[in-house]
Amino acid sequence: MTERPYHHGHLRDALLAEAERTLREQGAEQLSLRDLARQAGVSHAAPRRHFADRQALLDALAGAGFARLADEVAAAVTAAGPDFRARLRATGVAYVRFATTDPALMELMFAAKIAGGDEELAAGAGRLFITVGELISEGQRTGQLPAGDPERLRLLFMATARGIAGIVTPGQPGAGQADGLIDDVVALFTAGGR
Amino acid sequence: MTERPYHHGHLRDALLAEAERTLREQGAEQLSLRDLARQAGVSHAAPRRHFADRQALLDALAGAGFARLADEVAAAVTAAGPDFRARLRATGVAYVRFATTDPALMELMFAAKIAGGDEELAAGAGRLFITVGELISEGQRTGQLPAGDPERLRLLFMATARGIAGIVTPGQPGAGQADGLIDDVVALFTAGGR
DNA sequence: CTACTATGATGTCAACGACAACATTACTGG
DNA sequence: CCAGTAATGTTGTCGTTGACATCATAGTAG
Repeated sequence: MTERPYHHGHLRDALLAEAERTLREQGAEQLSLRDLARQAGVSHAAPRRHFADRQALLDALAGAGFARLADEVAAAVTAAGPDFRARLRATGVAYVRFATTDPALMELMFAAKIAGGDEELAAGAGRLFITVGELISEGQRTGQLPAGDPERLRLLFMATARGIAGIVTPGQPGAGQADGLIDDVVALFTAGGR
Repeated sequence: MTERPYHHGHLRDALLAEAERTLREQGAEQLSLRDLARQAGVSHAAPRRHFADRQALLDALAGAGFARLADEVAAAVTAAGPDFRARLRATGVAYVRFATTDPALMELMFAAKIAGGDEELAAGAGRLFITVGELISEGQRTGQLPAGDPERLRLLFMATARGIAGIVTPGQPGAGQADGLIDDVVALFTAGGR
């Protein structure tokens, strides 16, 4: 009989993976440490060795989410080629795409208090900020975005993208139009340049 | 001895009021039906006569929130006088102000599924949409906003305002700059007009 | 006065997060 | 190689919660 080993071996990763699945399929409310433990085949208290409390698990999920979004944005920008407007659009579309696939995760990420929160969370968020920040600075250098504090423009763009991404959740009016809105935003931002 | 009457009289309102307070001070996670019952001095099951489940209470809070935000936006637009840019700015500032005072409520409102959800919720949200929609249409008529589908422009503006409002939560980077970002948005939107 | 209905109370259940105490395995220095 | 210690998992328990069923009270309409 295949005895289950006393030590799981990859419990933390297994919990996170399963949690991401549950989060996607049933939302953050339905995430239960005990349930995750059951699905991983361990005792109800085992998760506590890896996550001090429920919030710590959510923070870890948010951190991983930021890291993944940063990757996807970076990849999208690269794939978009040299044209700046296309690159900016790709960033927005990546946001929307991410939010479409994982609305609950998106919510979790931006609901988490990034400053003062988890270490890994801040790292993931930081990477995303830098990635977008570099794109914005590039646009300002080449005169395709309005001049001014680049940090502030980045903040504005990211807030806008997040706002648009927020409407893709089922049950929100205008859910299907997100990509079109991104086009409008790019037009608006780049119109202010030159 | 001041006997408590068997019937509370205004339980629903009392629960909502206390819930709004708790929501503001401790966030949605901390909202417990039993706790509200205790604070209202009724039995732990009494709230169920007014809210079928926890989610129903949250929906009611969100609905009231939308109604209040709609009022505040309408009032701000009126108070802003005749200049369109000032009116548009007032709308954004009202959003930010609301989110600053009640971040958890704001989150609740836009996390709630507006379509298909509660009746009262849809009503409150609808009023807000109409209020902002009229302002957008006005701007397009007077040529101060770019032409095009007014519904789409409204969606874009509301999404942007919501995105900016989302960063005022403590723990979010750039929390203090929300009002400035609203100025930028107004400039961006109205620059596309003429 | 008597239903009827709205509203609140009591009692109970299963699930959960958190914690403490204990068990087993892995690792590390001697 | 081995002893001791750290890492990881288990068992048991507690208080809280949302949900539900059942009963109590009060206001209302016939």
